[in-house]
Amino acid sequence: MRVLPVPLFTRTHCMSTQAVTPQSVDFSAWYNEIVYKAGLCDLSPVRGCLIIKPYGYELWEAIKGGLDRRFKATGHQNAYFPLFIPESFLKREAEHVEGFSPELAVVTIAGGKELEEPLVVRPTSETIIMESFKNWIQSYRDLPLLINQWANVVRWELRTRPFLRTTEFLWQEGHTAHATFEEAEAETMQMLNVYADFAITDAAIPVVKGKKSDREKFAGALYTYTIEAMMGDKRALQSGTSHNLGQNFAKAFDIKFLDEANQLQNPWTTSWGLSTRMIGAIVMTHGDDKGLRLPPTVAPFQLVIVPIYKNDDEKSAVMEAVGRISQELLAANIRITVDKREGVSPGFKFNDWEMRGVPARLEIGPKDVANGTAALARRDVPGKEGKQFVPQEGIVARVQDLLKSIQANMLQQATVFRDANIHDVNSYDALKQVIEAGGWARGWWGGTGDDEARIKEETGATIRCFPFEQPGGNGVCFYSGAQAEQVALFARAY
RNA sequence: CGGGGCGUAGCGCAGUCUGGUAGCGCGCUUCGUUCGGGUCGAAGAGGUCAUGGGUUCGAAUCCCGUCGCCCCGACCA
Repeated sequence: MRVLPVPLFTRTHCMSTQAVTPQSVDFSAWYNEIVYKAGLCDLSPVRGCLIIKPYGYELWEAIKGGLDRRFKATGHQNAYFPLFIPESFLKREAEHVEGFSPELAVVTIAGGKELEEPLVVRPTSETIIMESFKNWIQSYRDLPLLINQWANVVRWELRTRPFLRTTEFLWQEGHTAHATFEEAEAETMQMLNVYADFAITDAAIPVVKGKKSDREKFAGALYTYTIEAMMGDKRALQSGTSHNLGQNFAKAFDIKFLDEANQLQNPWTTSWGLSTRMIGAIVMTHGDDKGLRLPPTVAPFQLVIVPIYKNDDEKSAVMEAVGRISQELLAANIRITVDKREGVSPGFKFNDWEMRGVPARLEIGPKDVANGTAALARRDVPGKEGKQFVPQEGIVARVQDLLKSIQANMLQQATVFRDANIHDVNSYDALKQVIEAGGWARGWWGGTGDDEARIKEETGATIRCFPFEQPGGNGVCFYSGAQAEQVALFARAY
């Protein structure tokens, strides 16, 4: 039988695991320490940029995989467009250029010469993709056009944080064109649902789906839908957005098609994006004072095997069992690694892998070899409670069940936490109290954009979204007293 | 760009006030020991003290300038 190779973890994955600042003391410090200690990233020599280390990148690959599969299943194809965009393209859509110009990086010199037209390093690719769409679309038969690209983008942010906001980041951006408003709207909604399904099912993050206020929508969009997640400090994180761009870009780029009635029309376009910020969302939703906690579905390693022995005789017996069991697990497509480091005690390894957030751990020692057992521990249940001795017989099914149970439990824990921290408010004072305590405030909203700005000024909270899940009926705006048709979710956000 | 802090070994820091040619902890290397929740010991390797200038017999230390980074605010996936 072919022997399956055990995936290695390299020294680049490892760091000393000293105590981390507890979340309760300083959540921000906790986050900053944990992303480095867990081996996700390094600071880069370039201000505001991030080096994503192998462990962090494997997490990103898992995110990519989960999304890409869903994009393909909904009929999208991947393509790639240039990093550089002629400056004039950005300027064609008025709202768009206004939204992005403060944060553009622009190349003015190349090949030792001043360029005739400066090239913008893409902050997003609507404009250069629309230029292609113009050539690709002539007939209603060319529609819908469903494209996605995986790319890096650059936004010159003043204040950056690992994964949450960096000058360069990785993401996917979907761009589609449709014959009617209704089709574009259905697409916008479909992709938001794809994001939500990924977040909930794969990342175990119970996001709230909703619509952005005009103030918060994408520059150039008719409107923007969002998935909002609650982090461990109860702040909100916009984790993915889907935009209905109407005919704004189609008109700006003069994209036209002949419909079935031989009438010339502008198509309706959408765009939707999800970035490496999702890594930050996973860290801040699930992490605890011992380190990362990764949902099994996206974890680079779902289980780590720690062999335990104190002399060569024990070692050979233990390693024989480890080899046999790891082959069984690998054959079942469970992502594992074996921690064979010498000179490091098992206790150290336990803490080390807990810092990295590996969902499950299998300890195999001399007693297990004698008894045909192993110790199986789960990351989501701390201490002894999460550890049990199990028979080696039937280990694959047991691990599969355990991983399922961990995935479900993590979503459950995050959902309970979120629901306990969303509060209904019917006065501005009540909102202030809720926001001050760190929670999310939900209330009837009939205010203006200026009202929104004032609330942000006074409380730090913004409208995260108008949730799709509405109580129904009408109410009275908690702020302006006006008649309100929907409730809004307010929170401080990253 | 405003307010604060910091640049000394891979990381975290002391030394700076009171100038005398660099030290501690962790990590790293080797050996031994230990190994079921962060073992212990011994011996090593590793630094143009951010940078440019000045003062001085002598500068990590004093003076002047420059650069960079981090934290807090305004902008944002």
